[in-house]
Amino acid sequence: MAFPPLRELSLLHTNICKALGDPKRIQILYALDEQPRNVTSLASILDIPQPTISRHLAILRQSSLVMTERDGQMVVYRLADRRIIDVLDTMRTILRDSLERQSSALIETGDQTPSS
Amino acid sequence: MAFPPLRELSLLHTNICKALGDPKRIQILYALDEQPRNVTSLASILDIPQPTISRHLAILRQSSLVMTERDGQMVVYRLADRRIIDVLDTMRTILRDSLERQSSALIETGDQTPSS
DNA sequence: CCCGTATATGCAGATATGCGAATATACGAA
DNA sequence: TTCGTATATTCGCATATCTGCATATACGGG
Repeated sequence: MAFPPLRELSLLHTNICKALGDPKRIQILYALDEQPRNVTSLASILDIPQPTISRHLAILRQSSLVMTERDGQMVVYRLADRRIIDVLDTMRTILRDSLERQSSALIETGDQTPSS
Repeated sequence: MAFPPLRELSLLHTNICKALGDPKRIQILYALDEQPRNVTSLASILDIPQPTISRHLAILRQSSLVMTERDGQMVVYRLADRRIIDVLDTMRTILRDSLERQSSALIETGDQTPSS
């Protein structure tokens, strides 16, 4: 122990990481990055039942990744910190690069396929 | 659909995000960021049984977050892409900021009573 | 070849997670 | 208050995940 700030910190991380553990929640985050939306809007846009959306939003709220604001009878959700999108984008880059590396390793050619 | 690159991409993300879903795997990543290590070393340093370490490493390997290299009878693991640490650090920052915001919101006067 | 170290894996059980369906709660309008 | 819309929550179940234990496999040394 004592390398980096582990232990308790990594447990806390899980609060965020676990929230990213479901693809639907990632979809929700990207949808909210576009613009704040209410539950019904998210449900219809993502084609996911409202109770399911609500449950995922509850998890994202517990992780403080989203914030809410009442507007009449609807509850508008928005990202609490847009940096979470940077995080997701970086992970996508890591994933893409790793896939490229794998495929080019299979082909054995020393070139890198240009991404369109 | 049609906002950001969702659907299939978010499923792929899960490959990475799921790998971060366990605190022990996060510990492992930070330990490997310090320096490449073999299984036994990780097990002793993190005080986690060897089979458990081995299984977590298998998951991290499937996600291409770590790479292996044989050195005699031991298998040395190292990070495949150090940017995963940047991702984790950013998440820690997000988490820390959010906690700060919450605590100060409790103390300061300019708060809005949410519900109840 | 046999043995000891290092690593991976099979199995079974406990725990957690996600979901559908139904329902409860909050809010605005009349 | 009563109704209708919007959102949250409960229940039960199917599935996934993690772990300990034992064991299998890989490798080097003698």
